[in-house]
Amino acid sequence: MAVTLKDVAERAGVSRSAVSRAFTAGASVSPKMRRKVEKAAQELGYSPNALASSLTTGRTKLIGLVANNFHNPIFLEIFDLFTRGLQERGLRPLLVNLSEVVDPADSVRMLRQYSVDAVIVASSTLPPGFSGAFRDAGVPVVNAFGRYASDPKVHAVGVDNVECGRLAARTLIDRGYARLGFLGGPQAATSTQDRHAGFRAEIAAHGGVAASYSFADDYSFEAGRREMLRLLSDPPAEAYFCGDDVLSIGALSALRDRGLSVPGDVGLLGVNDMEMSRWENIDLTTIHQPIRQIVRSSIELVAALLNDPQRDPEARIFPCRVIERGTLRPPRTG
Amino acid sequence: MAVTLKDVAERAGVSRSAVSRAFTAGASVSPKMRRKVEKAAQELGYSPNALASSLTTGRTKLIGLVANNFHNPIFLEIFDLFTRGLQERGLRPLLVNLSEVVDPADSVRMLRQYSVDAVIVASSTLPPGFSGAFRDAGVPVVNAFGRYASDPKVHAVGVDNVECGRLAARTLIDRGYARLGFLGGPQAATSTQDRHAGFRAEIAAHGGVAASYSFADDYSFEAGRREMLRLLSDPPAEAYFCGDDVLSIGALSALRDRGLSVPGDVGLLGVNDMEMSRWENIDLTTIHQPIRQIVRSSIELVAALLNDPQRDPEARIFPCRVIERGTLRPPRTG
DNA sequence: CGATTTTTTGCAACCGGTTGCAAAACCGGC
DNA sequence: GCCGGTTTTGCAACCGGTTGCAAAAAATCG
Repeated sequence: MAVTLKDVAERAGVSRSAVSRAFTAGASVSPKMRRKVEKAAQELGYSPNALASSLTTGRTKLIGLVANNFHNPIFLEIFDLFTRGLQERGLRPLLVNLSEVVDPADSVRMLRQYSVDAVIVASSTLPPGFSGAFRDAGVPVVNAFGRYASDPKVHAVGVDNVECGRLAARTLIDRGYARLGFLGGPQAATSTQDRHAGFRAEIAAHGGVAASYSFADDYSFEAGRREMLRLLSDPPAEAYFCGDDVLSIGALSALRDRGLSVPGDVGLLGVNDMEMSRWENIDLTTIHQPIRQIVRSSIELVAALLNDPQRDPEARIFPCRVIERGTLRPPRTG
Repeated sequence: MAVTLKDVAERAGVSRSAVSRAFTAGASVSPKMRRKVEKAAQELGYSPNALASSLTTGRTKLIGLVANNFHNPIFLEIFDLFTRGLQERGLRPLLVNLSEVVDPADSVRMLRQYSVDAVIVASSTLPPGFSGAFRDAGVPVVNAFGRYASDPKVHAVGVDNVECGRLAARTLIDRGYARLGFLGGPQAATSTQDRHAGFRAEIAAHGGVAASYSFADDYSFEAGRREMLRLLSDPPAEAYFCGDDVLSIGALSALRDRGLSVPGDVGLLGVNDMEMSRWENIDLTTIHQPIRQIVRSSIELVAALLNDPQRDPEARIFPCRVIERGTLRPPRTG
């Protein structure tokens, strides 16, 4: 069925190596030969078998894309950016969903069996050791959106979540809130832990500001709503920093249900700046992560690793910034 | 670096074929030999190269997953279901994002180069010829969420969108609305076209009901909002059937901004039953597509095609149903 | 025009596995 | 212990490409 190199060679009356070279950029082939081969290939509808060639070249151009968060809409955008970016460079994303898998060894084995050239772990919740497992197996790996300095042996691209937590606290304090709430995502997530640490540290650095801490079960509307309703059984804080925009929106719905006005009675600050936060009926003040840059940079780094797998691990950290919208009172001027 | 069959064979003091067979289920190997090989493999950390074996077996277990909608959150759920379902069967999704690519030939060539065993085209908007291109290239293909009878030569799994349009019209009529609006998705999408046709047909079958038709530029909050605002410059219809939940939510925001109550002044009916529609501040009445079943069935069909690529094309159609929530007045009893 | 250098081509081995076939090992029975 | 039948094993060819090397062809030059 499938047309092979040999078929083309026979048809063109040349050797198999000639055909191979005609399809390899920069190989030593005369223009005449190339034309002859291309003609035969055209006629037979030949296209080279990338997998067979990978056997000798040791390159598959397959990139493992490992993720575990298929519920947060922000990841759809992330997938979009990753798949397009990889495609543009002729790389193919092999998607691994580890929503329920726990053992990194399984994914490592699987991706090694398929000889991926590199792996991108795109997750803000996976434990740090996960990316390390790939590195230990000799697979180049870039950890995107993860904890950046947890393991200096793994390339990391993302934001500094400790700094993000600080920024959140500073933002609330700047606006004159004195009793703050931290409504984090799942406690097991590294992003939650880091933001928590940063938030705490910043509060400690300021006098006269108090904070209470709680955590939602996962990054979802229901979890945010549930947690906020629970919090409302006591007098609420003046403003909450939520682990994520989806949580914020859940919290917002709870507050409105209870007849509290936002930002009049309670302020809300999210993270991610997802599309939805811009919607008129939500209009969420939130911390933007430069997703496009993070993805672009991750891809560039992966591409660089293909040429130089031994490259020293680096952390590429991008700054977060606050997007002003309507769920916090304005900053104090001056 | 990488441990190969040969290394294991030498270590275990057996032939390469013996090692190969030890790793092949159902091959002719004595238990003693298998133990010996497994021990050596274990010690060396060997795992077989799936790509090399695909050369002789002709099977890669790679499945092309082709999609073009990376903006509709419903697709994140679809990706989640597909990737997990495929993984459970030992199949690997090779993701292709054709958000901007137009020519099917490109994707066909690319996926053939990687010798995918089959392709799943998951899209409700791609032109019917797209899946056909894979079939013509001899690649087994399942068209999920697409138009089902457009090309009887391609396997299709999804809903009957014409019937879905009818159901929408019937639902609105049953609730006593007489001046209906159809606020469709992009006109180029097959799903829009089919629902439009069904909606029209059902209206025609009922006396005393009028309808107006318009289309949003894409499936997005902004497009829905914009289109609804435009519609509101004239007196609106009594109830709108929107192409999608996201469009509905955009429309809802426009209606509320204009001080119109839903469902008091205007009714809204969406499609997809996405998670967001359940949120308390949205509470959208919508038409549910059985996504889980569609994905499960698509995967089963793909698996069946692997064993029998010549299998006759079939269409697997699942029924839609209305999810009662708060954006339509209740059905007339009796 | 012939000698020398450079480019192009084909041969053959190899990448990491699988598999048909025949030889070797094992089995039970006499 | 030998025989016939069944398993198990190894050999060698093959899957569809790539590539080092040497021979052939083309280009350069005096």
